[in-house]
Amino acid sequence: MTIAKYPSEFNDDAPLQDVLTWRLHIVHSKLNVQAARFLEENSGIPLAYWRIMLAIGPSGSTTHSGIRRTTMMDKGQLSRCLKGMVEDGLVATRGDDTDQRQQRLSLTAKGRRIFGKTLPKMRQRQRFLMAGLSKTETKSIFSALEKLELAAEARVFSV
Amino acid sequence: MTIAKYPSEFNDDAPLQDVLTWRLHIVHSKLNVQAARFLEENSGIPLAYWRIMLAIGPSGSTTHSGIRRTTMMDKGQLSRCLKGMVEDGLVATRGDDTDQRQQRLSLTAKGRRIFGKTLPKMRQRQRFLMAGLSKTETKSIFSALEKLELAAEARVFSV
DNA sequence: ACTTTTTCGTTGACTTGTCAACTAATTTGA
DNA sequence: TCAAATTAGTTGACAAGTCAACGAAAAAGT
Repeated sequence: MTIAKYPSEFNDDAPLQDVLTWRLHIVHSKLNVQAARFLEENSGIPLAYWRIMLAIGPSGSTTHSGIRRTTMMDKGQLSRCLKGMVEDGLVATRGDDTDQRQQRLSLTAKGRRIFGKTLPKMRQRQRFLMAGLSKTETKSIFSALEKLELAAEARVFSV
Repeated sequence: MTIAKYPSEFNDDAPLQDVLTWRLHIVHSKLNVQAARFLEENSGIPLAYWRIMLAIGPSGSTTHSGIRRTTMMDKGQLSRCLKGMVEDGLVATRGDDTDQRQQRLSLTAKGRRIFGKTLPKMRQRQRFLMAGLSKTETKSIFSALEKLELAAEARVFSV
């Protein structure tokens, strides 16, 4: 193996360790597993439910597509998730007065109870995750993510 | 809605925008879409193939579980992926001399050709993604990700 | 008014990811 | 030496994510 073919950024020992997108992939996946397990154990709900609950809010009333704007979930996935949440008695629907295509969605009493119980725990988790980070790191990671998100929408990679 | 119930970190306008794990989720998903599309268009291979190719390396020879250590992929998924890659003529297998359970895996000529063609492009993409980041941001995001990865393995969130 | 276009949400088909059971080979350790 | 435990990889079953087609309602254009 020549260095010309396969230089240091992708060396044999840790071919992927230094690639930012790869690191992101790994960390994201671990965080997801952690969140999903924690939610399942503590509140008995899947991660997707929690995201939707956050998007609706305890006293809010949104539409299907309102949730989609904030969560960026897939249409179909959201549709099926919400069906499940209605069946589980977490979300209530009522027709919109002015637009008969869409439904107003809100949390039921049960939904709010679970939300209220879960929110502080998830906040604690966020604090826990952030606790190890310095001020600079915190600031940097948010601004870096913002720039990466923008760059992720490019189709051509001209520097 | 009272502020006590639902404070600013999760406000109505952007309930999720400021939650680090959420930002990570979104950015990661966009980066993945970008990478997958780019690979498909340029090299005709799925993202999973590319990751495996990186893990094997152009002149390397690894085992199934060697790849698993570096990519952290699921056993089954990797098994099926490799089957596909062998069928597509990208990967060659030969039995290990000392351990008959495992196979030595390496890229075929075709696999190396695609790898060689793809690597510089993917490097260019990495440079493109990183180009917007300052020195500090780059340093910070890596160290922050490292800390997050560690924290993601905790089961209890005591700060 | 009425056709065309857009938006809303549902559904089906398909891909990818995840988990667990299983066979076979190897190592451990009585 | 031989049973038990570990490791390698395959496979099946299922959950989650993605994509595209569709019908119904509303908005826009004529």
